[in-house]
Order: sequence, then C-alpha cells, then structure tokens
Amino acid sequence: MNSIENLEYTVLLSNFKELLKTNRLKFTRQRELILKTLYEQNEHFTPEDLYLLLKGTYPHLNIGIATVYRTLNLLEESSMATSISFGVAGKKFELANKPHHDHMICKCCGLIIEFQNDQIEHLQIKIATQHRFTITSHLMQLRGLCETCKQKEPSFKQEERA
Amino acid sequence: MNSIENLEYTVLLSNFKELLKTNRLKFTRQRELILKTLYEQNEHFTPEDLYLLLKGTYPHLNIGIATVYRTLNLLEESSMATSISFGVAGKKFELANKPHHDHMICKCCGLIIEFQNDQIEHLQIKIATQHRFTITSHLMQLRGLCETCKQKEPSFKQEERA
DNA sequence: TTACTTGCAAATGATTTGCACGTAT
DNA sequence: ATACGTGCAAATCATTTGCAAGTAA
Repeated sequence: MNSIENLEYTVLLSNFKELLKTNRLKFTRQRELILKTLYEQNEHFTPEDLYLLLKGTYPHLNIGIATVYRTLNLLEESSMATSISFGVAGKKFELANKPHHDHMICKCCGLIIEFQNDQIEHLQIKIATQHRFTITSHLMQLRGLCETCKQKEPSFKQEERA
Repeated sequence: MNSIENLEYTVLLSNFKELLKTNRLKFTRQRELILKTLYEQNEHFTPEDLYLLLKGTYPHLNIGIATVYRTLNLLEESSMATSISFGVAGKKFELANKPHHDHMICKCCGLIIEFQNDQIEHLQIKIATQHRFTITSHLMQLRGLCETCKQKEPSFKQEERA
C-alpha cells in the first residue's frame, strides 16, 4: 500500500467518522473494519461474502451478519457506498469513493465490467430536468453475455416474432 | 377498446401461444387471463397486485399467487415482459409489447415516469462493443425525487465533503 | 451514566417448491 | 392417456428486528 492509497483511506475514514458524529452514531471496531475491508479489497461484495471474509480475517471480532447488513445499509443510505441488485439473489455493495461508473453484468457467469460515459450522464440529467425530476442516483446496467459466455442456451426457446 | 388495440392484443396472444407451443407448455385460462390483464391495465404490477386484481376480477378462477409468479417469470424469461426491481420490496412487471423505454422512479412515493432516448441506447451499444460484451437487455433507472416529493428529509444527515 | 451497538435467534416477507389433483393436448 | 399446470401449504432465502448484554462518548 503506497502513501497515496493511505491518504485516500485516511480521507475516507475521516468522512465516515464525520458522518457518524453528525448522526450521533458511534465509531466501533466493527464499523471500522467493514469500511477498511471494503476499501482494501476494492470489490463488489454481497453482505454474506463480506461477513465471511471478516469472520475469517478477524476471528476474534466475532462479527454478526446483522451488523454487516446494518453497516452496509448505513453506508448506502449516506451515499458512501452503492449497490447493484441481483433480484432474489441479493445485492452487491461497493464503496462510492472511486469515480462514478456503471456496470456491465454477465447474466451467465456474473462477471462485472465497469465503465463510465459522460455523454450518457449529461443526457440523463437533461431528460430528468425535462420531467421536473431530481436525480439522486442512477442505475445503469447493461446485462448480457461476456465474451466467454456467448455459447449458452436461454431457459426458454424463443422464435422470431413480427 | 378500438380495433387497433384488438389487433395488438391478438398479435400478443398469438406470440404467447407460439412461445408456449415451442416449449411444450400448455395454454391455460390462468396464463391467458394474466396476459390479458397485463395488456388491458397497461401498468407496472407487483405479483401481489396482479394476484389481487385477478382474484377480484375473476373470483370463480380461484387463482393462486404461485401461478402468478410462475407466469410472470415465464413471460420475463421469454422476453415478453420486463421487471423493475425494488429490492426487498419486490419487483414490478410490465409487458414488453410497448416500444422500449426506461424509468425514472421516485424513491419517496414510487411514481414511475417512462422515457426513451435513442442517443443513450446507441452509446450503450458502442461501449459494450468496445468491451466485447453482448447486451441482451439493459436497465436504466434514474432514481430520485419527483416534483411533489422534493421536501422530505434523508434518513441520514450528510455534510459536504471535500 | 447514557445512549447507541452488537450478536444472537427469531421474525419477516417476497418468492419458490413439493405434492396430489385437475386439465390441455 | 400423457404430460404439464394448478392451488395450497410448507419451505427457502435474503434481510430485518427484538432483546439482553457490551461499549463508545
């Protein structure tokens, strides 16, 4: 870990502490380690994934999955994290410290490719304004097949229709 | 209902029957009425909503909610319907017979505004191609506040952060 | 001390599934 | 006749919540 990353984490941590203070919430070891792990791994986590990783990494912490859910919800509601919904299969969370981006998700293997496009963002804002709608977040996911999954069959056969 | 709508429904129904035949599934009264109701109401339905409406409209049918779920899943998997996920709060389905469009969703009251923008669609395809990704569907939801909900408080207070 | 947090286990709520009976083909 | 479909109730699974004990402020 180099000094730039350390600085980044320091800022993140300080933002988190501010958020907690503002809302009269407490800075606990569990909350700290959840933030730290999200930062260090820099991946998309399900609550379950993160829970198991924390349990493995910090056995003495004896963390409960409810705390993971509670903290992820806190982070998301305060815009320090974002989530991608996989419907019944749950959600995956990531920290919102990286620059904003969207996702391509392979329906077959779950691969997530990140991308970002300013033109689209600008168009979204323009459209929302036309409808007198205020965007607080957006969700743009391109679902489909990654390069390696293109050969699989759909669940239901479909024919060409007029 | 005018003759154009009737024609539209006839085509829809015929597509549905084809789909069923192709997959050796049966054309039942339940499946028919689910399709018909989705078409006639032309709204976004949760499985629960649709179940209650069907129960009220066709009391003698004695439809079960499991059948509604099964049929909506069938329609979605075969691309005759699409859904919007509301996370833990469930999904809303609509028929895919109308021209493609995306959604703005009010986080506060659940209002859904539909919109469509060709420029964005083209950009999406362009980006996917650059990543050798094949889009089968996309999800673009602008989440935020509609005109009438803009005065409410967030769950957690947030400060400006550098 | 006071109020917020935690882990645990139980509750919740949307969705799915096993099964015996019903029905389209 | 042969499968597939259905309603029902029970099961599932992600997520939330009540509670008693723990801990930050």
